[in-house]
Amino acid sequence: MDRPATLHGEILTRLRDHLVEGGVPDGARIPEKDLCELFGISRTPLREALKVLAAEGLVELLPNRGARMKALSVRDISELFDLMGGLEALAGRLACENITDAEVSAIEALHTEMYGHYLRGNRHGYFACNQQIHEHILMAAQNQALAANAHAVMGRIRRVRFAANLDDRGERWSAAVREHELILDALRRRAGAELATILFNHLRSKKLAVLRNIEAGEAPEPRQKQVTVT
Amino acid sequence: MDRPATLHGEILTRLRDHLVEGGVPDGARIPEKDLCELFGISRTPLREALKVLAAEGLVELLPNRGARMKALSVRDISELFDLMGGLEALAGRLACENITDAEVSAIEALHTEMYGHYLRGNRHGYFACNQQIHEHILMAAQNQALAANAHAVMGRIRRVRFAANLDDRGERWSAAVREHELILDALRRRAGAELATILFNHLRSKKLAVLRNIEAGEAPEPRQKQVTVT
DNA sequence: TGAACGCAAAGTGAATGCAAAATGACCCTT
DNA sequence: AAGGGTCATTTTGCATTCACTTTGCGTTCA
Repeated sequence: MDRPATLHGEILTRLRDHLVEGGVPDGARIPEKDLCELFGISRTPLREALKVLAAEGLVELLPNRGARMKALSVRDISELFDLMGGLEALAGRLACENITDAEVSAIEALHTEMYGHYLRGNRHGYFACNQQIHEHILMAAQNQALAANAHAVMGRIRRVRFAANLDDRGERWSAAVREHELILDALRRRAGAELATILFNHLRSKKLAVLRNIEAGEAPEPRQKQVTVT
Repeated sequence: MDRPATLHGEILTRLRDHLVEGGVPDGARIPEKDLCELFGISRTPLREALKVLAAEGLVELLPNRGARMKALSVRDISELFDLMGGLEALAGRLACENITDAEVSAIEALHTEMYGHYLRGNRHGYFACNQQIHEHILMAAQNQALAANAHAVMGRIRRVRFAANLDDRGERWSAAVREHELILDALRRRAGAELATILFNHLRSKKLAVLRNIEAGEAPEPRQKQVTVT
């Protein structure tokens, strides 16, 4: 939330954003020297930030061979989506214990707005509303440890998810809208256990859609294009 | 799993163990100089390890004021137990999809052994079997990302859990045995959603027991005893 | 001609040095 | 005597430096 006044703390945030936003292609080497020049700092705070990002699973740190952008295998993606499903399931379960009627109404409003975007085919608006709904549920769970964990996992799959959603076709869209209606229904009834299962299956559906897109569209070898110049 | 041949990697593991095993009391300052002498290294790799441990939530890193052992508030403990419950629930859900009959049998055997320890009043053996059962379910889930996450959360609450279990009375013990029977039953039937709820509630029970012990036994101010000499 | 050896350059891992901030003690003022 | 302020010491943050590993290329020998 509040970034410390230390250099390595600021670098950690900036570097994480830089990597998540797609500044480096999958599996590419990340020379310390380049990043030092990019941020205008010495290697010490940069290396500290890299260690943390490696612990978060965003980069891979091979001994004496430096940092590489963690290339997610199909297996990794599958695991991360299931993990995210478990965390969202937990968020839903806890939300049912704590959420107020006003917060449920806020989510209902978001759902309505999202449905409008769906009808108008506004992909960006739909995606933003979708994310906000899940964020609201996460907040309603009133659990900082869970929120931090969920955000960390989300960061690891964001680039994959973003790429997959762009290729997504309509049939998955309509299914997602139906699933969201189930979510809202369970939330209104404060049916925690039920909502947990719905949310897990919701992420399971997303996972399957993403995996289909990957196996269909992307070649087995990691493609090298879209190398943004730093 | 495999520790790298690097110094900071080894220090990270050793320092984490040192902290988790209770080498430092809650809220105490952790001067870098002392740790350097303890491990016989310079400050650079030590600081890198500290950054990672701060990201894991084990220590607190205040700018220009060094590292402190993270003192868990009652709220923190509550949140972490719920988070652990969500992760175990996910593990159970996934385990039901993947587990073999042989693995179920192995867990049944552990449960039987644990029941024996319960009857004989062998606290240590009971605790070990209990942990092994949950570890088996976690393995059966076949999800490395989940396992790593669960172990990280477990590390954060281990000291609290250990201290609380020592003060635990019999009535909670017998309840735990009954809950384990429910877990096994759901696992045999591969009832994933049901098992998830059971496991979440199982951790919820543990949480409540721990919180009762804390509010009953421990004074509002953090007690300073049990300072192990390094 | 191809493969193996060796050397040089680059990059990483860890230690040291230096500046700034914080802690604590002592002194001064009231 | 109590409170506040100043200075010295300690500790942290970051840069720099040194040492070792890896790697790419050229040479040599089969």
